Amino acid sequence: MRLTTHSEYALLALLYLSRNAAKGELISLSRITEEQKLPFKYMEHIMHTMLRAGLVTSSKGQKGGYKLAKKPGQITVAQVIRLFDGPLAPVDSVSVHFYKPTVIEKEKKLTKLMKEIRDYISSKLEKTTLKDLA
Amino acid sequence: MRLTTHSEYALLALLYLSRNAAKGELISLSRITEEQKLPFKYMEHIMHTMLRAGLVTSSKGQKGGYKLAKKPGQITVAQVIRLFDGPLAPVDSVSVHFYKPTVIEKEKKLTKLMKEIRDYISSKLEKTTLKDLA
DNA sequence: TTCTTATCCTACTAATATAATAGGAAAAGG
DNA sequence: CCTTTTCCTATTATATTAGTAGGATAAGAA
Repeated sequence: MRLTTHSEYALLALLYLSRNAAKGELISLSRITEEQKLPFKYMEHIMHTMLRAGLVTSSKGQKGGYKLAKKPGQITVAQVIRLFDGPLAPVDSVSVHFYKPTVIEKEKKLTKLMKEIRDYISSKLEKTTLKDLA
Repeated sequence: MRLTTHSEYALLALLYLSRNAAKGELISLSRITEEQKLPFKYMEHIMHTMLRAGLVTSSKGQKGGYKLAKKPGQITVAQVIRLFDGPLAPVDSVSVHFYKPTVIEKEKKLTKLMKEIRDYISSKLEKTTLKDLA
């Protein structure tokens, strides 16, 4: 697993929403990007991806913006990273959600090592929610 | 950490050398690539990188080839992966050997989570040697 | 000494991923 | 109906990944 700016920016935006969501209030993207100093146009894509994935909901127009689609305790770091950066596993051949064959598969002990790493990462990221981080 | 074919191929080659090195005998790259079905010309680069890094030694000409520069128990998986794919850490801002600032650094709990993952991966890969895998 | 076999080393290429920006359509509120 | 905001498509620049091509160089065999 290697994080790109997609996941990093997404997590920052989600944490901002988690903290500043006074009961269902919508927060505009410009507010998020100004306070966190993130590129607005780039963030539009990221928010859109999270919208389609059901992590946030949105409304257009004045007073429009975004809010979390679920409680912070129900959104895991794993969901976010899988959405933007794909597999948590170090190689595709040991990935549960994104399996693809690779050359190291015939090396049983090396594969086992990679699976142990995959298991550690996914259990850690699946049990950590926005609530834990905010 | 995400493995590319560089690290995967390198590890396969090193394991082949570990297994088939009858006391200091050199093994040609064509033998390695034929038996493991790896692209020869691509592997030349990989072997060259390992040569410069001191993981293998070589000799040219007939009867030439490669062999491990150290005992299998002294070459760790971490060395190989860092050489080809850089940081073991999931983000550069928590990397010990390849630190670079990133936007998530201000999020203390998220950073701590990433450091825990980094620590697990590096301790695992640093204590695993070719001897353990062969 | 010359031929063969291997590594050594530089250059090049094609495809994909990453990190954005540009510009306008659509909807909601004032 | 005007403004603000999301929605959505297209485009771009750079870097990374996964190779191939071709020749120089060294070592051993003939």
